[in-house]
Amino acid sequence: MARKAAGRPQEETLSLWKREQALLKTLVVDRDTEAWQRDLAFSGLQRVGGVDVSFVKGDSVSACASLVVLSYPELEVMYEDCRMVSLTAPYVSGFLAFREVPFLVDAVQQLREKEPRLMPQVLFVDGNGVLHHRGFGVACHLGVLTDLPCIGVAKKLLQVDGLENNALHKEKIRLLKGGGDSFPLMGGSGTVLGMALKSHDHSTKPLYVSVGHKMSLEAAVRLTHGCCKFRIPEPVRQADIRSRDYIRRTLGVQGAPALRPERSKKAQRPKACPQGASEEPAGSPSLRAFSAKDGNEPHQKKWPKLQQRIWGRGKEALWEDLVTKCNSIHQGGAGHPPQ
DNA sequence: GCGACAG
DNA sequence: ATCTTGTCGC
Repeated sequence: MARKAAGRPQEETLSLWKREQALLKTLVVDRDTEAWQRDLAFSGLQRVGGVDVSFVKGDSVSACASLVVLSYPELEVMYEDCRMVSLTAPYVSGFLAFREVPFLVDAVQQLREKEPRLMPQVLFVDGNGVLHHRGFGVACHLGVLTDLPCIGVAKKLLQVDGLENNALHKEKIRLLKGGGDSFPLMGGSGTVLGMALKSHDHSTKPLYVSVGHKMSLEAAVRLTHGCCKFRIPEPVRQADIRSRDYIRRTLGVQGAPALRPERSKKAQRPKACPQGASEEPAGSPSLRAFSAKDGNEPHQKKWPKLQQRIWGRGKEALWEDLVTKCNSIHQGGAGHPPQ
């Protein structure tokens, strides 16, 4: 049953979402925090992850959320998790995370509980990081909520803060010589928001890389290039391929029985496949926030407690924290829990 | 009414 | 995001 698309959220909802972004943005770390990130060969890096959400064609609610983990530098799939979910929030440019991130956080949490040894050391996210309307794209959002280093990789330039896909921009793209070449994307404020990267020698369209969390832009661009067999970084590409395959195998057998569900050839076989409950309530709350009363410096040791605050409490308690924190950031009024 | 619009 | 076959090029 193809369900109807959710309409555009109320202005009040968007305003609350903006506040949540402003709150969580204070927790973003935009520098290298891990030793391997500073190493020229990324020695010490063994697992890179990718996430994606694919959709059922005539349906704007049913989707497949996937998390894959690949070995580095071999880029072979060691873990795959695909599960059907029911999206609640509609897609609104600038608020992609509110539509997809709850399910991605769930996937990371599942891995953390069931196969902690396979936890990726960095996550590639389909979408932007700080290259965003309010400097807090989906890659930052997922990074802060999971505490994992994240890299935002977008396929199209998000035209914000003066950035334009105009003739000059196109000319700069044309001048990129070989794979690994890049140029900075400078926002109106003079800040470098991201880099346009030619991900391999024969790629015409660049990738738009920006910092998600716990990683410098330089390392993010270098690693992105190091993970590209094709234009799209392999972790995201595998997550995409596998989530689409999962949808095809799950909903495609309606009128085509007897044929054993086959896996696309582009998908290698993973070692561990926790075929998550193929159909679950999955209507998890779109709100995943916590109050941060200190800065984001000594994160390592405080994280277990923060994590508990994310997962160990009810939605209402989280909302209280959020509203309290937001009111202290801006001078705004009281908020109401989302519908 | 016109242009923009990550996924 | 998704709808879609072949086709041109290396």
